[in-house]
Amino acid sequence: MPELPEVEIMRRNVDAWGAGRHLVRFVPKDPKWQDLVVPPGPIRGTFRRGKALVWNIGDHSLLLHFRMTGKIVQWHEERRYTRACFELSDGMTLAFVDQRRFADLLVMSPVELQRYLEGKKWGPEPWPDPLPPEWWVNRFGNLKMAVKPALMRADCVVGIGNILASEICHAAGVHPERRCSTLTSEDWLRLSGCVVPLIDRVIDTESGPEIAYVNQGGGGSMFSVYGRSRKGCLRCGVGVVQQIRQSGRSTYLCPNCQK
DNA sequence: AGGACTGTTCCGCG
DNA sequence: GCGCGGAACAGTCC
Repeated sequence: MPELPEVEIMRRNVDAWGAGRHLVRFVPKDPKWQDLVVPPGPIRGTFRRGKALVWNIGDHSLLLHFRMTGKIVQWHEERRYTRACFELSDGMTLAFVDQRRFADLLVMSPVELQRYLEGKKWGPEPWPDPLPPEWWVNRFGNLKMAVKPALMRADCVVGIGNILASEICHAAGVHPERRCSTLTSEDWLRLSGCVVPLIDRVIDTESGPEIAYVNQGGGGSMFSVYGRSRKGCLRCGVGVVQQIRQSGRSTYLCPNCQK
C-alpha cells in the first residue's frame, strides 16, 4: 500500500511511539515469521530509505518493507491480519498488520544493513530536498520508456509508486505515455517542481495513527487524478479523467491538460 | 467467476 | 549487456 509519504508517516509514528521505551518482546503471529528473532533492547530511532523503514533497537537494525498491504499501527485490540507484535515498555504494543503477507521484516546488524541497502542500487531520495531539474534530465532524459512507469523505477529515484507517478504526470501536465526522451526541459522543470509539494501535501493530509487505503475512502479524495475515472479533471476543469493500462498497472490522466 | 490491487524481483525475449 | 514485458509472490474484495 504505502509509497514514500505513507512510509514517512509511519516512520514518524513509530519514532514517537518508541521514544524513551525499549522493546520488551517480539511476538510473531504468522508462520512466515515464526522463527524470526528480534532481540529486546533500548529503542534508538528510525530512518527511511525509499519505501523501507529502518528501526534501530539495541544492537540491531530492523528493516520493514510494507509492500502492497503492510502497515504498522498501535495495538488496541485483536485484529485480523496481524502478523507480529512489538511489545514495548510502559504497556505500549505495536502491531505489524499485512493482509497479503507480502511484507518483509528483516533483522540485521547495522553493518549488514548498510551493505544490504548499498546492494539495492537505489536512486536518490526525491524528498524532502528537491532534486534539481538537471538531475531529472540527466537520469531520465535518455530513456526510451514511457515517463510514468519510469518514475516508478527505484533504480532511478526511490519512493514513487503507482499513485504518485500518475499524480506527478498530471500536476506537471505531461502525458504518462510520452517517452522520456521526448520530454522538453520545460517538461522536466515542471515535473521536478511538483514532486516535493505533492509529497508534502500527501503527508499533511494523511498524517495520523493509521494510514488508510484509497479504496477504503481514506485519503482517496485527496488525489487529483488517481482513481477518478470518468470524473471531471480538477486541474483544467474541462477534461474527463481517463484510465489506461501501462505495464500491467492502472494509470489515470486528463487527456485535455496532459499532452 | 473474474479481475483488480499505493511493490519488488526475477526470468526470458529481442 | 540492456530495455522491456510479464509472471510470480498471496489474499482478499468488488
